Amino acid sequence: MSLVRVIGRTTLIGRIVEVEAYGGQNDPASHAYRGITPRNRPMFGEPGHAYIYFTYGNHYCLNVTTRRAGVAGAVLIRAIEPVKGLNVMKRFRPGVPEGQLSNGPGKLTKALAIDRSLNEADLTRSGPLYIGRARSRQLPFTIRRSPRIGITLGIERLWRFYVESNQYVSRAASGNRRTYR
DNA sequence: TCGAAGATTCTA
DNA sequence: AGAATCTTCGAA
Repeated sequence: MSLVRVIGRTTLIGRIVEVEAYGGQNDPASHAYRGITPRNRPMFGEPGHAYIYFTYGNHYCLNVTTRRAGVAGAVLIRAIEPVKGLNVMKRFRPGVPEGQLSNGPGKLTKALAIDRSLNEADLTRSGPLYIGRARSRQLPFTIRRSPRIGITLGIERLWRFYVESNQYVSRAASGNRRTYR
């Protein structure tokens, strides 16, 4: 799947190569673990919408809500492989080598100029930010899974999924594999 | 109201 | 390995 960012006449596209799943009160690593708060409210909303939060005083992270309204669930987009608009992404990430443009959740939001203004945006339809099927046919690839990164609880769950050997995955790890086409 | 922790990134 | 940086939320 592709993440598409439209800014005026400019369209930026990235192939999603790494994600993590987050649940609700059954998932101690989730923002929604202790119930609804002002920040995590989008996680309890309609599926297919953006949940964007600000963290560590510097970075925005983008999630897609996944469960029906009233049930918390989201997928964190952790990395994308730039497909279109590379030059613009570089402008948003001055001085950064190409391979590190979008290989992390905070990096990709900066490369695509994503911030709180897009919180709760509908990602299922054309707009400033949405997710679509890849335009061109993909070669077969292998998805691996591993524990989620940067959390202290819930590490026993293999809820991180990433494209094997892709340069833009934030970091490698071992896990089971399954091939998709 | 206060303070500790945080789904990170960058530098040394 | 440690700093930067500031919002968020639970506890008091």
